[in-house]
Amino acid sequence: MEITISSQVKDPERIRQRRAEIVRAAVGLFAEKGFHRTTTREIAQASGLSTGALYEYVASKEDVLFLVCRHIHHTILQQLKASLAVEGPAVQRLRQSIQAFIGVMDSMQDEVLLIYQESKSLPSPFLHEVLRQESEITQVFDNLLHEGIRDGSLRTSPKNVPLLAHDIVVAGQMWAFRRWALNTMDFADFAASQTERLMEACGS
Amino acid sequence: MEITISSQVKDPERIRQRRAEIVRAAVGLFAEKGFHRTTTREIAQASGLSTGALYEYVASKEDVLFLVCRHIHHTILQQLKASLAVEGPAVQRLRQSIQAFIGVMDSMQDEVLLIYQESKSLPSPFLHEVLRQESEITQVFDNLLHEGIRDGSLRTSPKNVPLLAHDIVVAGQMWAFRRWALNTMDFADFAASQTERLMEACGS
DNA sequence: GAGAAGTGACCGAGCGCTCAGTCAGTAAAG
DNA sequence: CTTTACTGACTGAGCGCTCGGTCACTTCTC
Repeated sequence: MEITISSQVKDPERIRQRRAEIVRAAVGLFAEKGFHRTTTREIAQASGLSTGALYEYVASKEDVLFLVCRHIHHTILQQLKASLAVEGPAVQRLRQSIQAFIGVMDSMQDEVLLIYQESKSLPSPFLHEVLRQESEITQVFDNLLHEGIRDGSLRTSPKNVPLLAHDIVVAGQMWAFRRWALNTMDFADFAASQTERLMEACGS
Repeated sequence: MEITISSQVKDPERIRQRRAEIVRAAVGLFAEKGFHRTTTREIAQASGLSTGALYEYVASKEDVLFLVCRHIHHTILQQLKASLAVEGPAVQRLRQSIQAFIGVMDSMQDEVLLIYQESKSLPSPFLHEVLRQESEITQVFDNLLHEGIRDGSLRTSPKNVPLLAHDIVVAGQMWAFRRWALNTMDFADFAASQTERLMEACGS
């Protein structure tokens, strides 16, 4: 069910490396100018390829956007899941994950904004895959919340869990998509305040 | 300091009517296909004008986007401020406004999404004006919170107020920009849950 | 009141240009 | 020699915006 982007090039390792370069270049360009104002020539040049060579690794400009979005979500999810590898009651691991997540949002502001603003330009199957990945992030918190209710460390009803999970994700992401208004605020303050507020909302 | 869009047409009332048509048409098109995939021909046709006539009322495609964004914010602010015209302690008016705001977000899902996804395409002075309008919305809640602290109906510190105001706005807007994930949920449930959670966070 | 002159909103073909994607040819590797 | 990766000039569709022209309506002239 994993979507694969076809390539003219045979060597899988070469594909992996070149596409990593393409994604790295495209993230910068898309974040700066947006998807539509970025040309395929610019992407090619910034990844050290010619126009033609770029099209050996992707079939369309939309493919590039999809690779970018997938990479971003993959990175976020990887870092988020790493933060789960601690012992203790669910409430403690929840706090840990919220802090970790907000930290990731801080380090990936451009990327988060990019997904909010440009994912609409993805062809439908790509968009669905990207939204599925986004759900995976929410699901991490969903699971933690249910665990906390089960082990008694969180006092809230299971029927609140789905929305609470979304609230956590959005509370973290807003540091990225509302930085134009929040940049008067210190990041450490933001992270601490949001974490406390969310933990309380979760019944900690 | 209000930004004015110049027009070749002399009659101000005619400008008002035609631009209202242009905005109405453009909101639909931008929401459906996005700013960049919508052509000026489509905007003209959907507003009952020819390509040339459209350019009697705006100087560029970006002008249309700005008129659209300004109109959306104006509508939101108007409805939000209408909800303030009640008596009682601040805590009660806060609850009223939060509920009203979430209701507006529900009725303007496409429009809210549009601003999130397309405002990036605005030329800098237009973007600043749009962000200023967005701040005005946050400011409504900011003021209410301060009032509530002053009259003793809210138990929270003034230093939390700015972030709380943003949390309220974002908690409402997420109904629009995450509907792909939230549409399994009943709107009434969403509105009730978010209102309770936010009121508690505000120290009610 | 009839005709002439002027006004301003509107029309839409088309200009100038951009840009995603192609393909004939080159280079390198084995 | 064959295969694979790469090159970059080229194509053609599409788009924002323009501009010469039209026409309904108003104002002026006698």
